[in-house]
Amino acid sequence: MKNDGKSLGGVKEIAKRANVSLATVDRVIHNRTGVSEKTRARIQAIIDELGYQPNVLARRLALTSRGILRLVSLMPSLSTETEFWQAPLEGINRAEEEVKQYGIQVERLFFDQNDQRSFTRQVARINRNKPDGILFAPIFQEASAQLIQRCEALNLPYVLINSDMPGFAKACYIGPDIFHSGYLSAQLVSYCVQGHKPVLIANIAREIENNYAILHKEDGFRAFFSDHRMKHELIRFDTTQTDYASVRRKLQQLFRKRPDIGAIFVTNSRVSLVARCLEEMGKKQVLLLGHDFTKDNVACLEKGLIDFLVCEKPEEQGYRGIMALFQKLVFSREIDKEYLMPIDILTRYNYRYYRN
Amino acid sequence: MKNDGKSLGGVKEIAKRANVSLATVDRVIHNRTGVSEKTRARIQAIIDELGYQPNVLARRLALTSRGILRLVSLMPSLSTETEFWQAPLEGINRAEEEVKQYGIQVERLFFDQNDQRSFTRQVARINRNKPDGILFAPIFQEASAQLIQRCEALNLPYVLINSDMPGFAKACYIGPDIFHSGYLSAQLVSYCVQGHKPVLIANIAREIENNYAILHKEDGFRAFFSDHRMKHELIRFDTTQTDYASVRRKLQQLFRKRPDIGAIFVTNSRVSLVARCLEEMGKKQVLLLGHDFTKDNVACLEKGLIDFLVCEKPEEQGYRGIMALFQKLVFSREIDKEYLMPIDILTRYNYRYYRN
DNA sequence: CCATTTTACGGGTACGTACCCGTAAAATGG
DNA sequence: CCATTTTACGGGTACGTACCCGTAAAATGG
Repeated sequence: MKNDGKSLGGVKEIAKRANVSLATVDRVIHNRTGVSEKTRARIQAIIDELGYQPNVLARRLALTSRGILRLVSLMPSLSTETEFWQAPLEGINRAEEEVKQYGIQVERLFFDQNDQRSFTRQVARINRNKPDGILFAPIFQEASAQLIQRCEALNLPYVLINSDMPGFAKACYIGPDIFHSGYLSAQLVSYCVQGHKPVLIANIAREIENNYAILHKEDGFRAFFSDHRMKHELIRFDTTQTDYASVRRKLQQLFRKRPDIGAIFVTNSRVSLVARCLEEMGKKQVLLLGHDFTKDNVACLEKGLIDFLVCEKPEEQGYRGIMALFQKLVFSREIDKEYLMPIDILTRYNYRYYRN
Repeated sequence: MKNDGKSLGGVKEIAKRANVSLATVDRVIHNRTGVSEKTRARIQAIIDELGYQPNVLARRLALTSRGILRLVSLMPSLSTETEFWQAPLEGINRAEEEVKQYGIQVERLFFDQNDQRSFTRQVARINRNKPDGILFAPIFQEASAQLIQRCEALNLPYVLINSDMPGFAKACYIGPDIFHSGYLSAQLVSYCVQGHKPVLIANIAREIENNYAILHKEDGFRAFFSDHRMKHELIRFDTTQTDYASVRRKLQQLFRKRPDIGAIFVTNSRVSLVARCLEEMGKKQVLLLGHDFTKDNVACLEKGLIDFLVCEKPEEQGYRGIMALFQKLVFSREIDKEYLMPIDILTRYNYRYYRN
């Protein structure tokens, strides 16, 4: 069962072999001054020979006395309309639970997705608070660019989640390859839609024209159809009125003109709105797919009103974002420039095993 | 940046408030004897009040002096034919990498998937070695049942991965819901196959009749078709000769009789064999789906010869299995009776983001 | 009522690392 | 050549927990 006290050869072992104190070994390990070149070489040789790896546990424990590190997260506030953001928040909660033992705190800040000024206000607050690391969702491009530049200037680690910033190669991004997410949705449509019926691309959001995530996803979707020389007509359906009544009215109008639509791709999480419309309109045979594992969407998937949901683990995005900052700050482990999430396909029969 | 030494209130704080020594607090925390009821209650009240959570770091660190814990993994040996098992092994490697700091070792044992005696030989070896925990793949039912019973008798923690054991509710299982994995594949076929063409269920394995995973998956697949009153004819195709030449010969025979087959579902990872056959036979329009993220399969997916791969994160199964044993042994955290893996759908356009 | 056992605690050390604070010995300055 | 600075190290303590080994005080036995 137990191994008799075979000392695993930590700093102590090195010190004994080199005939020096722990402190001297410590100086060598941390490249601190105060060791003669001769001694340093001797100790380094022993370190290499033993293949010494510092004990993570002990290191963290010793560091807890150093003080508390403060992280900040900045993402859209939750509402019934934007339930999606619940998931990243839960990921952040889970991560904080794991790292709070090590003296890490996370302050959660929120902004209104439809109000750029609320975002900049929170950024100003961050500038005052001076945290040790930042995780944020770059919904507003210009303001996000400024925040990134500020982080760079202050040498403050930061992570983007959910959507990246085109033209910011330096930024660390955790989230999907948005273009190929759209591309994949198109593939599913091409497999499942009968004949050459027209396909609807539905953008349902308060802000569309400046919405990089939506536009880029649509690009990917269209790219599949042109790359594969598909003959389906692609119809764009935009609405900036995101209440159910408006969506339904507009959709009914469209279906009167184009009753032959074979599939609808909703470019964000508002797909359950469309599902309800189709149900009321008795158009259940239309293939419907969209994004995100929200409660409403899953209910529609379960009922068979939605055929496919494409998801990119938003909970894990939040979790990984915080963990990356933690690793960076505590262990100086560089953050990956890009961590692309899997693009998961959910149907009525596998969603129950999914972990968002 | 730093928080001035606000002591987080560990055992020391409790001891101070209760006016006892650390040792007494320790006795209360570990439900050890040697504390009067009065003192115990007083200390417990303080523990509750402070919401004391033991510091994981310090706990593990203190426990390293206890000695080394030995885990054993038992799974099929790797071969070009069973590349699948590479993934769980990598998961085990990754887990060991994480826990070896805490004095955990994993001994990896292998058996021949086609030879039950090789399995029992390894079990005998385990019985001699007396490890502290076991992770294994219950390929052979009777022998696995015996191993489970032995573990129960010795009160030895164990975890099954990849496929569960029908009738062993007590066993801790990490892997897919095999029945619904088959069910989901059927759903994909129903979406994608044109008209009412017949569908082939291909079992390609040395041993089929006693292969619970294959049979149960087939059950799930068939269940979808009968639950949804699908009109497709389901044709079963079994071959216990798993070399390419045999598979091809048999498949050609079948296609001569039934040239109208619209889809093929391969119930295990041998789907790339079928892909090659279809390619040579010029039957690229047949929908092909199967299991597992092996190199050959992914290459065929990339080329468009395979339409869908259904995967259940075997790497993560190995990883989680070891971590569960670790948590159980070091922190007495009970192992979940059942941890069902997600059932992931991979196509040509999302596989590159997948983490097996 | 005294000897022995049991109860109920305290002291101390260890796990492996980080870092503060000393201080001889060597180097430097005038 | 002596005073001061720098170099090169050692001693010690802390992080929070686990557990071994003591020992007064209380309980028990005859």
